[in-house]
Amino acid sequence: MSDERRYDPAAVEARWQRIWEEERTWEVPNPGQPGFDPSKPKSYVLEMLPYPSGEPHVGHLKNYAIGDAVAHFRRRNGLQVIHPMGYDAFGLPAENAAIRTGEHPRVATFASIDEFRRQFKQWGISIDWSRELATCEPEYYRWTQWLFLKLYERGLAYRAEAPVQWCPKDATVLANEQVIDGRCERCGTLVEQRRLEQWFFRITEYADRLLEDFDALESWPEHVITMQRNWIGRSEGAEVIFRCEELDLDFPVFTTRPDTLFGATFFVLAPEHPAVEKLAAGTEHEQAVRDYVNEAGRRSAEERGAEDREKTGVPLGRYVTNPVNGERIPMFVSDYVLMEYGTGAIMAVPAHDERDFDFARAFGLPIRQVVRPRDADPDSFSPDEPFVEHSSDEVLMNSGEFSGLPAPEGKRKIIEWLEERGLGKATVNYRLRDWLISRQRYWGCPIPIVYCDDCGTVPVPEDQLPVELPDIEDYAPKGRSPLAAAEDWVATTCPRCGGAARRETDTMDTFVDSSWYFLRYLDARNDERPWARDAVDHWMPVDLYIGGVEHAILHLMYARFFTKALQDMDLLGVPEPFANLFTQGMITRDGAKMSKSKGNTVSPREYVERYGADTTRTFVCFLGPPERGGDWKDEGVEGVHRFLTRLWRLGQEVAEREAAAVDKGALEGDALELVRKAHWAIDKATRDISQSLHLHTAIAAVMELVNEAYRAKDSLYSSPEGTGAVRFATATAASLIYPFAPHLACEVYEAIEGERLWEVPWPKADPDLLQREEISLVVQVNGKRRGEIQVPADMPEGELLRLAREHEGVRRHIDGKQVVKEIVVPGRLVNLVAR
RNA sequence: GCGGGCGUGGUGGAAUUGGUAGACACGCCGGCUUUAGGUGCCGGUGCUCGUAAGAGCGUGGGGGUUCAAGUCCCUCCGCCCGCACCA
Repeated sequence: MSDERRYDPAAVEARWQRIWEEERTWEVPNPGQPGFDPSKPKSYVLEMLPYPSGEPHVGHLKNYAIGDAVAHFRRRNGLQVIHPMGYDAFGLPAENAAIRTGEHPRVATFASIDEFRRQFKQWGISIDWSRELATCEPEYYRWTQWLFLKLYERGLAYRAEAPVQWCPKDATVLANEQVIDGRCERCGTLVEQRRLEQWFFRITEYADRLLEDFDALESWPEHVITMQRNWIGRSEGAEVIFRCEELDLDFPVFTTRPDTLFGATFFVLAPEHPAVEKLAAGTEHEQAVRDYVNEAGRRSAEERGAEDREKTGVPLGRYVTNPVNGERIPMFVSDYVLMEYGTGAIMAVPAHDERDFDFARAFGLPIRQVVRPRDADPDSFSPDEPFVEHSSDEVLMNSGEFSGLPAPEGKRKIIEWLEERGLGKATVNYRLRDWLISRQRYWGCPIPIVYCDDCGTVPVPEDQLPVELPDIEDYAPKGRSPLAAAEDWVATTCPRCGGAARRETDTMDTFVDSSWYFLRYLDARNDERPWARDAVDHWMPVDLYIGGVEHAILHLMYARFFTKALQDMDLLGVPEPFANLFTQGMITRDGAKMSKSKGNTVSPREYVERYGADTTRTFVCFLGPPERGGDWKDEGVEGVHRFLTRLWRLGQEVAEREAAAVDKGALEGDALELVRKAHWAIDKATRDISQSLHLHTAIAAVMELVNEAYRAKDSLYSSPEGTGAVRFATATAASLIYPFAPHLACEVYEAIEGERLWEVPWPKADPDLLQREEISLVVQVNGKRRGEIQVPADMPEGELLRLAREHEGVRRHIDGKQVVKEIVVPGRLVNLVAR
């Protein structure tokens, strides 16, 4: 084959990319703008925005290849698709590099952004670049600050002193969500507890709605919903007040088991509980308590929660009164009680709680059964393990007037009893904490707040936004924000009284930046408002959101919270940002996770340069079901490249041959079979892409079509009708592979049909050609396959059975036996049961 | 410990939801093309026995339901991911 006809991905891809760029093919107008077509239904296809660091990796490639396939598919199915791109550009990696090199984080960040953009364009991803944004640009973070002020106005942003998690390596506080097993989510360093005054977003106010609105989602992976549910950790129960008479102190506790109140035999406080010192003061246990609390403070969360750890603790020498029976029960301090959950104190019911049971065992405390199975004997029911069942099959015992009640009813009645006497009430408790957004770091969005000696905490007025991040000399954190050193910037005037004031020097968690970017895309150049309401009303919600599972809790929950808060402010009309979520699996190499330290990373750039973007993109989609991972193998890339090259050659061949138009009534033989195969592939690819996003089987269908065309082409080329069939098969294959390999597809299709594929509607399978006149039917005897018969598709059952019995392989197995049952599965098989 | 997912050839993975297990691809084997290597094209490739026709076995193990099970039920084993003293 001559050189000019050889498949040259670099040339083909450059050609189409230039056309798309020059013609701004993927830009879509907003309602009211020129060219907007109100007749087309919209579709918002979005992939999680990248953090630009160095250059894109295979995870990015997979993410955007999947999203782009969907975007292309939907466009050609008549939808108006918005498919934007941006950069999550504030963050620690750039800042840490700045500390080492002294170069402004902006420089490295924008260098990375340029590289990401360059490669995305080289991949041929169909992005509306007119909506591009970077969260570190003042034009963007101005509105992040504006949204902060809106939350502040509503009381959803507040400043409070609280025990917080401090990462000593990154020298900043972290949100609860960013601490995993007591370690910093980013760098793995053990976190420390500190008491600091910090800014929080009141996400807990939305806990119930974050749970309820899962119903409003069309399709989210069940496990992501479960993870968020667990994270929010809603539990219903009661707050019960235990009183320490000696010191005149009330100790509320949270319990999900008010039905077991009569079984409380002791009481435990967390070591961090503020009353511990006071309680122990002056008792014989004072020193022991102090030692225990100090030791607990030194222990990491990881150690504390270690599995199978023996329960430890010390008595306080004080007593509280159980409100339901007036019993005085002893108080203890133990680190199995967590200050962060509930009230930091618990009533201990060893008979019905695993942990309390262990503690009672270790300290020789009484264990009293108060719940038993309905039919168990009250006098002899004493299991040697905690009995934790509490359905209506269980009843209360040893519980005064409540004895004999079914557990759920007992629960209700005891709460009522407490409420009547002001000793407790029904409550709901959550594991979710408010979102701590302050960060003592430089490369983030400044918090638009000023502190004035006279006026206190004053929000920066909207017309003074953005509060721009100043340039500084030294980025190194020193336990306070590096911004604190920028004296000229910190010193300001109070917007309220005009007096001297100081700026807030912390910056926001970068998750704030990414909690609303999907809204800014919709009106990215608006310099009067964060977005115009009609633009957002038209495009929202995101119809398909694609990204990694690692964001199942953090980003996705924060973005949901923002959306709900914005809806409440009437800035937005939808309760949920992402109607459908697709989480892609991670790509491994030779079975192992890719990591820089192992040196087994794949650089998409190398493959794009060697095989072309089309091959590389198609390969990542062909790896396997996209929700699962996939293993990168160089041989696999070559396989896909071979396939695309075959399609290319087929295109060259049919383009230069004379072909007759396909007339489905006149087709026969191989030509008919090939055209049928094409329609089969249309049907299969369409279903796979639109229903299950099983892109790998859609690609496999196109491969089958191309293989079939290759097998048949040499004989078909002998007539114009046959050539027409090959030509149709080739054009169809190009059309179907377009979402994955758009450049090659366009080139091949143009050569054959003279049209631009993105302007050609997605093909429709002809139902007549999906039906076959003759089918092969499996014949079984006793469920074992004994042969196959070719029969007309509409052959009646009796005839089928007759043919089946005549089949030689069948006869061999039924001779001398009696057929006792005959099963015909239309279009599939015949099974004869012989005895 | 709790919750979720998964287990199919040498490998990645298919299987229209109870109806031909192994599509497609990699790898491997053979043939053709080529001066040769590579490329390309065609064919073969689950395992066992058999020259073959064919037969038996086969979807982590065991048991069950069914004319029929990768698919449904019970049970056991293994791997992965979340959560993990949350009262």
